[in-house]
Amino acid sequence: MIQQVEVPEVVVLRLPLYVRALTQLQREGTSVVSSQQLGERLQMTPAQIRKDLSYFGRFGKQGRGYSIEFLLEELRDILGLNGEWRACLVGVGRLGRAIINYTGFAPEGFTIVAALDSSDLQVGAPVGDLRVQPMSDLPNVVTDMDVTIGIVAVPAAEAQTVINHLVDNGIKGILNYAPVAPYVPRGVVVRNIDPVLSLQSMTFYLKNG
Amino acid sequence: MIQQVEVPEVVVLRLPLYVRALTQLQREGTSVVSSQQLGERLQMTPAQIRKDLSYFGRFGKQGRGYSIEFLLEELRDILGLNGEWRACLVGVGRLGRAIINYTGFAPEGFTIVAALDSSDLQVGAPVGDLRVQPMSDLPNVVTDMDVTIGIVAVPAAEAQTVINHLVDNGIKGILNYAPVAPYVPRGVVVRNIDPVLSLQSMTFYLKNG
DNA sequence: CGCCATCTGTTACGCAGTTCACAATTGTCA
DNA sequence: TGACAATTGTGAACTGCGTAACAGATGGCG
Repeated sequence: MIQQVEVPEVVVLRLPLYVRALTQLQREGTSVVSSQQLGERLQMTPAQIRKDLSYFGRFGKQGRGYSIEFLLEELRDILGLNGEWRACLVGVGRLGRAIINYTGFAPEGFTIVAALDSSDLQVGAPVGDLRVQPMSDLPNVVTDMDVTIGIVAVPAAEAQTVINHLVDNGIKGILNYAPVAPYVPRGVVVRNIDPVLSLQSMTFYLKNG
Repeated sequence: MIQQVEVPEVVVLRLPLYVRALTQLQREGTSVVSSQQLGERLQMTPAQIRKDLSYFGRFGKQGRGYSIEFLLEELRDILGLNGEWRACLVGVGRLGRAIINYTGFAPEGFTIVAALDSSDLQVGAPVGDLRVQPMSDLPNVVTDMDVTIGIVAVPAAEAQTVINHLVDNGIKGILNYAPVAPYVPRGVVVRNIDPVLSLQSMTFYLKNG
């Protein structure tokens, strides 16, 4: 895809919000929406929504607004949300087990197809519908099962090692639940899930005004 | 605390990263660090670190760097991380149970002291060391147990209602795990934990370059 | 059929946050 | 003790994102 101007990352981060809001509107039976209306839902200015969308094309009709069905299809296409993304989980402790049993991923097209752990004690144990595999299976998991995303749920001390291992085996996206800021080479995308960091910045505002 | 200039939120969001990196350095036995060294750890420019810190005071020594022990104490104080923060959990489904059993909160001073659920089927059931309370207990939980943070782990459809309820009862901070962008009045701080959104923006980069 | 209300796409502008660059300070070592 | 190397704190310059504003397009309605 040709992107005349590089799309700011903040814009990309907002696109999924649009997808979610539009999906909800669609379920409510709406078929057309203006940037004004969408902005009210999402607590943002109509101008920002229009600007964001304009990075990717012209999806609206002047005087009318946006066809929800059409815009949704376009956004899902831009984000690559049509089709399935396959992930493997590393670390099947309490957190890992919770992630594998989390029902929010599958409906959005994200499937966890393998679970790995470095502990021999865990290997072979059942988690969800899967069985824990040793880390040495990683190359096969990536190639044979078409896995592109690694979900990291190991202790902080092991996280960087595991992430290196994932990257070395061709994983291109990492969803990291460990409380570390991992280093990855260019071309690998990391998203950190870190509730403790969220709380620690929240308290600044709770403490003061 | 007097803040001459309003501190940008992005700066506040970075402070916990500094706390974490400094804590790690301290455990490694280091006692002094320069903005240069810290920047290498965190993959950011030394100038940004110095600028961020300068919003709150002068913590370094020219020619030397920062005393880790001193800076840590200052940052923990700024963020309000000395002392305990008490939270209540709403929603004890699979996700809620995982949250309550998560061992990452307590060491950082965040304690979940109550678990609530709107379902009569859940009320009374044990979760972790707690027993599920009905939502009608919320006023008492907030006042008697000194709870300031609400952790929301209910289905998307119920999230806004629950959040309104929490806010009405005086909760000032909300850690929201539900896949919605909640509305809260000014003065209430929200942090959203939403792995699906993270994945959905990640795929944009996986799909393209 | 023409006018009007509506709403997009885009350009121009302003501001907030990041980076730069340097004066000032500190400790070290000859 | 004096010179030098290191490093902070900060004003200035820069950059990029958000907002405003408007020309242009669209459909409805009289």
